[in-house]
Amino acid sequence: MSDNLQNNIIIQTLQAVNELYGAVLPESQVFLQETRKEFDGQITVVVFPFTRYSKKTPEQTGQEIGEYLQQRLPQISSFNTVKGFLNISLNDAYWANLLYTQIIHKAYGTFPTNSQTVMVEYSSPNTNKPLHLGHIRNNLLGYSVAEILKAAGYTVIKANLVNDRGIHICKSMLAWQKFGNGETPESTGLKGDHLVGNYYVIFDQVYKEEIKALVAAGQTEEEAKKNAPLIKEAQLMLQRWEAGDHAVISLWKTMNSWVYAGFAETYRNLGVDFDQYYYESDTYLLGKDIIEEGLAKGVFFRKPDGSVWIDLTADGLDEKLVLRGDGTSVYITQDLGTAQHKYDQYHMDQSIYVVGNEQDYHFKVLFLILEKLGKSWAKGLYHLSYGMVDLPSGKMKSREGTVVDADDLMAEMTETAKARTEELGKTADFPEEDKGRLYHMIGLGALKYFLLKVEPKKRLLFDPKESIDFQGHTGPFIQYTHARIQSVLTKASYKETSALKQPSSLGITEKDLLQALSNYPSIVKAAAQTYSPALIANYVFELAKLYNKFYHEESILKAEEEVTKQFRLTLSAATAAIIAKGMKLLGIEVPDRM
RNA sequence: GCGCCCAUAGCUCAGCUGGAUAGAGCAACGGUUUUCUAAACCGUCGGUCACAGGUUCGAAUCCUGUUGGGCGUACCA
Repeated sequence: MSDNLQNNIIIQTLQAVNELYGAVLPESQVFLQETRKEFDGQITVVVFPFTRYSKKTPEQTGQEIGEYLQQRLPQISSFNTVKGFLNISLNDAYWANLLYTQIIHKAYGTFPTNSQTVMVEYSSPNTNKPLHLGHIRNNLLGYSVAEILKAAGYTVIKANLVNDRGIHICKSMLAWQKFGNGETPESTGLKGDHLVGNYYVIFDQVYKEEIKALVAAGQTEEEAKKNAPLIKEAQLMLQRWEAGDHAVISLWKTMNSWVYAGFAETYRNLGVDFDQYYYESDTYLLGKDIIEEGLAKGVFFRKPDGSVWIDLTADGLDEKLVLRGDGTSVYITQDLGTAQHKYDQYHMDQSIYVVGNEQDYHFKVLFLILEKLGKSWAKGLYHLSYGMVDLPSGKMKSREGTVVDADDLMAEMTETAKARTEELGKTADFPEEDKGRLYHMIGLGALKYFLLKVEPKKRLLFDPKESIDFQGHTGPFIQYTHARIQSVLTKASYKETSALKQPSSLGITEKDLLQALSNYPSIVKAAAQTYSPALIANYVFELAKLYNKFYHEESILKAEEEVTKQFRLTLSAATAAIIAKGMKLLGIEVPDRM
């Protein structure tokens, strides 16, 4: 339903309550909802709140308000009252008109610019290992939220803060140096990020053996972890890196370049991109001036050993270290500095961090500190926290090799899509080059939809033994619906310029479909407000389901009348367009044939 | 210990600011194709919304407590 009519119903209902029962109520007292399927009508006014003023039964009250509304709103064709629910039916002309004047437009569901800028930081990988399923969830969420915000009228900057330095990076470097025998992506044929990741695993294996040996020699586990030669060597390498040692820097650059080439391929396959890269090797020293600022403002305090802290106990949190005793940064020091840096650069109204829920506490502290420092922009910061992706066996751990690799998974999904499609004989007449594209589209559609249909904050269970579905509540189901519509439109040689006339009557499913289409803009708005791709995902599924029902019930090409046929074609085209738009917000492409 | 998050059908999930008899998909069972793509459609089966109180005309939804699970609580990131 259009916002316009919705507002009218609310206003008229309030007037009715005023004129009939002498009560002046705020708009918040009028509750509109979609009429449930088992009753006649499309829109329902909940009349319970008015009965205390009407001093009549809910049925009588509904009846009186219904009559009042019908007299004043020509779009209302009829109404009925069940218990305290006033169910309103809107006439066919209203729905057809809505389709022709609004839904069909290209910009439908895309809001004009609100002149606000928002940064969405996502992905933020470590450069010591390849991406896994957890990262896929992060990337898809970030990309999708960015697209949704664009549709809602924001100017969006997609940012990627690459974690390219630190002890974990040195671990891969050291292991390669010691055990790599000069291996390169070229010499091994391995993707760069996988090659480097292998050495991260090797480091951990050797390190563990050393620990075991030291423990056998009488050291405690804790001592052994500190004293193992390999970890000491890695720490030394980090110091040399920080000192700008040529050999270390050169190795670091080489290995990182391998990883970046690998990531670029993964990102391309996944269909995500970025407007702004930040590298931790550039930003890790930021934040020290903020420490000074905080000390000067009395927000921070220094302990006798020189370390700097903030006391957040009054806010129900702890005392938090913000600078080490030796003057070096901790994680939050960098994040404070980077936040300021980003703001200085873009002056954005909002900044969203797509990061797993294991860091909930960190971001709570980070935002609170910036607020206490008096940063006006701190209120625009938001941690889009999402649940971990777990396997039936528990957490994924890179070092132990219990991860679902991103590249492998995408390849498997594409392969499954291919097998499934060929089994159904759908692509027998496809040109060879189109097949590959289609299989990739469907495979990734299944994967992306699977991950995005779940509310971000909920944790996700992925069972590699149970392959992701292609039927039912899935991406391919929605893609199929789109292809089906395109097929009909092609057969009818449908042109958008077809004369738009009022059909003699509309079926219930047609009206349901129109109502669903009419909800799209408010879904986009809600998804933007709550940063929830899941809202879009579930909406598009409902829409596709409704369309399939309609497709089954009514013949389009063989409609009784030409006007009806044109109307149904227009309705179909509009549905296809919304499906495509909605899926695009999820980063999922839809095919014209499948 | 303290803090945050989660709990809805056998499984995976929806359920908007409280509103009608809690909905989908999968799985199981049955039906639909000489007609626009059967990756579809229709039907059957399946729920004490973790538990106990409270607020309300009305609670899966809000509040409190309990239980179960996850995460965090580092001079790691």
